[in-house]
Amino acid sequence: MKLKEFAKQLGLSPTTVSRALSGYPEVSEKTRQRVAEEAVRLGYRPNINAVRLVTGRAGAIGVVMGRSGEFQFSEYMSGMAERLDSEDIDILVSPLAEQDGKNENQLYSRLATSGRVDAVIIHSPMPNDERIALLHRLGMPFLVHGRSETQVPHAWLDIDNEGAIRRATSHLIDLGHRRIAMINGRAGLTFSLHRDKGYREALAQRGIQFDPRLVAHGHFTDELGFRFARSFLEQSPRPTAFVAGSMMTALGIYRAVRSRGLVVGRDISVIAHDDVFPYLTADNMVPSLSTTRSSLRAAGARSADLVLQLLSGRPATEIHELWPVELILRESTGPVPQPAA
Amino acid sequence: MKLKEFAKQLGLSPTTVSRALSGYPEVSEKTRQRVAEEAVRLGYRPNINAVRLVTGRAGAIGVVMGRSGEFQFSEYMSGMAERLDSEDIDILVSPLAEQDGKNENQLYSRLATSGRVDAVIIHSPMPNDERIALLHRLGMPFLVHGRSETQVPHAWLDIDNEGAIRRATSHLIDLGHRRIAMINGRAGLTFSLHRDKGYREALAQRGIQFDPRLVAHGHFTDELGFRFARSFLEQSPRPTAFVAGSMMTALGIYRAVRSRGLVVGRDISVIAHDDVFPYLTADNMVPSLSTTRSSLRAAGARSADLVLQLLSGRPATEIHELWPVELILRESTGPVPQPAA
DNA sequence: TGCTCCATCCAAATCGTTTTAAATTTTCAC
DNA sequence: GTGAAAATTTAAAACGATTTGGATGGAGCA
Repeated sequence: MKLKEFAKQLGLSPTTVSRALSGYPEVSEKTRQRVAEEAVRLGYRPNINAVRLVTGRAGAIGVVMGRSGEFQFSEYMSGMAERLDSEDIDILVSPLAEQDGKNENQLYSRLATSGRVDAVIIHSPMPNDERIALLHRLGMPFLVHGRSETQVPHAWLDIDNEGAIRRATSHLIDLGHRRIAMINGRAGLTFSLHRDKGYREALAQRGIQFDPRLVAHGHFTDELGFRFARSFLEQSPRPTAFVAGSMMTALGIYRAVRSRGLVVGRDISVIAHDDVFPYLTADNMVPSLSTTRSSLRAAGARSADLVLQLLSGRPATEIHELWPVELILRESTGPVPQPAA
Repeated sequence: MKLKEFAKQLGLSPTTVSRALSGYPEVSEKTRQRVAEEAVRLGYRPNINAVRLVTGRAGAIGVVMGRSGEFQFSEYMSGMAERLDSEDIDILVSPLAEQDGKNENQLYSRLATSGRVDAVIIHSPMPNDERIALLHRLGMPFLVHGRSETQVPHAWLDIDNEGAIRRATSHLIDLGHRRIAMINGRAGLTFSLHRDKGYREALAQRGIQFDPRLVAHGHFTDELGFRFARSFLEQSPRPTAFVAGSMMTALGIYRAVRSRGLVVGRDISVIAHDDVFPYLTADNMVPSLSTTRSSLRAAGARSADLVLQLLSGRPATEIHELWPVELILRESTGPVPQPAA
């Protein structure tokens, strides 16, 4: 069913019908109503590609999906979908086929110049991220999920990683812990740096010497969590508490602690960051896990919203949003154990 | 830069240029070469939306992304991307915003009738899957990743879940195990049923009584693996071996086994299915994990390929592909321990 | 040279919308 | 009842490609 045919059935011109459906003010409310109803009844829907051609809009937002598996895209994208549901906008994903950094730039480049998307979302940025410079240069609107320190102006949405980890660490210090290990995300990423900073600040505030042997960086996996925790626990004196970058990492830490015959929450305290997944909840862990919490899903929804604002003309330099992070105490944190008398 | 302008610069007509770029035979090789080179040099790229309008093709494949997190979309999609890289085809994801089943049908419906995609891929099908009937009715080409028992003709790519689990279970029986627990995927999904079948067949072949108390169904998470394993291990006599549906589940099982003071590979044998993720490898687990292995990434690549075949006219009824699954023995499987003398 | 036949190349129609600029109808004060 | 202003509606021109049906020019042959 084409517009022309549909309009004829209604006894109107294509123009009026098009306007009615797009909600323009030039068409009377009565007509608008009628057109809307008939469209549903007769099943008329504008050909999306014709619309795209004539308006010059792609009607899609691009997301490049890394392979590391550390970032839970499904959760974030569900959030985006929630917001985009009412709009007529798609999510286009470009999975990174290879790890190669140059390929990645090429991928962004192609995405930006292909006309397939109206905007792009960048994840896991670095302080000086090439992608930001690239997209800016190409004039493609984009939102950074996270932050960067580049001079290039960019819209961003980030959570307060620094504050979250500072508070978590401070809390552990309050509980009497002095040797606090930190298993952070991949080195070089902005959020890892922010977390490092929060950690060090908390230590510094209380006059505790920073010990680089207590900090590790890497992917957010159970496996790495286990390995790092395992090796930290072999130190003497060993750490009495862990700050972890993710729920996966925490699982690995739990495993490592148990494998040493120790008990989480009594011998070893653990706080991890929780992105809130439906299938892995801090409350259900044994013992339940103290967390710094911020919903990735909510971030996805808000990201979509901000991108829409960006597309409707709000300047990127105005779009900066920093979300506070909750600290939720559960069973995995407790006072530092007294050394065997 | 538009086609018209580009053609003028070359001193050719738009027709010839278009044909040259699309590789039609009516244009001489020399001209084709020249056009291709100049296109790169001058940066001419056909407007994708104009192409879409005039050809009627959307140039995209739709994937509906569930929220369960059990299915590793990034890995599968990377595979797809690998194959689609050379084609000019996008991947459109529609994350499921809610869990509601009716909403899901609506989502597929909208996707199919919106003209945004040329084909759809269905994941985690059930034996009698509504989505298959729906897409068939709507005349939207689709590939099922997995299988269904519906009469509706459909193209599919699946791995031999039944055979894989049958072999895994048989192997455990060969090692002397008699009480073998099975932690399977969500109840009702075809692949879970196939795995159940393989498990029961293996038992039946050796005259071992099937015990429903040794089988559990659920999402592929560490957490559920832990819980199920934990409760199985409380039985008396307890199982001496586990067959698990995923690597995550296996992690949970390892945890549960350790928490009972038992040792994987000696007291308890474990075999799990491995979809081959870059960040969680069976070899790196401690002890290394015996697996039934099939690369999800490869499945993604092949899926894309099959969809392209479907789109170029190959009948869906011809596209049925069943992949064998490797059984790889590592340290987590061993002979059944002798009962304490 | 004249003719046919290929290999190339081209003009114009088409895809299904949105939108500009203009025409028509309605409303309302006098 | 008239005329101007306001409210509706419309015809036709984009948008930027692909593709149909012809046109053109040169090679091959007598």
